[in-house]
Amino acid sequence: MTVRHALLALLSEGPKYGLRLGQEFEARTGEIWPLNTGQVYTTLQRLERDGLVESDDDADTGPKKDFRITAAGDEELRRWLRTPGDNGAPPRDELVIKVLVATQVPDVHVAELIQVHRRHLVETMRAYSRLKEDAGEHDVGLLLVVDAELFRLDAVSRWLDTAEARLRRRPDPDAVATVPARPKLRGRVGARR
Amino acid sequence: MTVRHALLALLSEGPKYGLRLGQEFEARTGEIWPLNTGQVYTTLQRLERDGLVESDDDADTGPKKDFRITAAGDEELRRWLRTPGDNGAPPRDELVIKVLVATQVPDVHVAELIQVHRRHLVETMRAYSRLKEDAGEHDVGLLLVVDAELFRLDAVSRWLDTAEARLRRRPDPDAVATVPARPKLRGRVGARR
DNA sequence: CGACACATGTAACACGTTACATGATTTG
DNA sequence: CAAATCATGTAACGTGTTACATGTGTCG
Repeated sequence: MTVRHALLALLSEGPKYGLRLGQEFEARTGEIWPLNTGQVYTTLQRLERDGLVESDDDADTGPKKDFRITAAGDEELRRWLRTPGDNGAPPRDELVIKVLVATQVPDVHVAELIQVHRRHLVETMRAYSRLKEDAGEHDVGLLLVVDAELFRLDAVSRWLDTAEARLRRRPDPDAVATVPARPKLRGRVGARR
Repeated sequence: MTVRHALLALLSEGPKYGLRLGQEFEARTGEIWPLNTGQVYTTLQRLERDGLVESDDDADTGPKKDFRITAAGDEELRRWLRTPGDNGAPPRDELVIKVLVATQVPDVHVAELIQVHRRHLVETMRAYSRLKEDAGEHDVGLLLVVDAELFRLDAVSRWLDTAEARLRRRPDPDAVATVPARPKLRGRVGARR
């Protein structure tokens, strides 16, 4: 629901039309998170359907059709801003999955695999660092987004280290032949409903 | 494409049926990343359509319909394992977006917002730490997934610090409307085209 | 038998991406 | 005017979620 609410936020500054919203979104994130135009329109449709946004229906079709945020939309926006994301159902991380399942795939050496991915992480981080230097201090959006990426990649990199250590100590984790009876963690971590 | 390839990986150990795949996936991730059963079947259908997986079509419908990985599937699996994720188009981070857009929303104080989210992060990390202690050393999958979450949340937390610092030094370039008597740094947001 | 779990699906939706189609406005 | 660009959409697809429908086996 990130794009949805981001559009609401941009509209809270004043009425704007579709393309403009896309451009401002990308400008705000330093052009690092592109947003395809098509999604802007479909999202605006859903927002209008849900009453969080409105437009002048009388002037049916025209270029630069402005959308306004409604009272309900403003309320929803502020609720979203102060509500922490649901960290109890974290998104599946692709690299973590890769390492986890790789331990069971025949003829795959996890150590080499980790090497490859770590190398790529380092390269990517260098690229972002260069980007940051070139940008300078003036573009706050870009600085913040690049920082976020750098922190994230650093975390992944350090995770790879601990994963390697753990797997070295226990190369063959419990081969789950028959599904073990382990109590399901029914109480999600930090669920905030 | 994470689930898709994870299923391939599980099938590379030998033929299995739908429900079993779901259970093993969850067991492998320490029950922290749930996988709804429906998706297993639809994903298997697409895998079969793409020739990465096959089943006994003659025995049409029966309980425990086994799927096998094909040669093409095995190739695809190994390609996926050694290919780093595309870090050039990183996923949009919800919290980063929140902070970025919040700087422009009227009557929203970013500092307070950051406070709230940091508090929630700390709580979540404590919950995961407790979970880790309770689990002990035996469940490698759970340990690895929880570690990944802890590293990730720590990175987010540290990003919040730097974001706060940056925004303190350069408060809202545009939203100066309500604040009287501050020079407008009309540097315009982003615009790197 | 009837209840219950196991097992396989389908329907409807949200969100995201890519690609394409169509008007409207500007400008050379 | 013609071409480029601005602006609004739609189509098709992949992935993920929730909820429901249906069949099949086992066990008291």
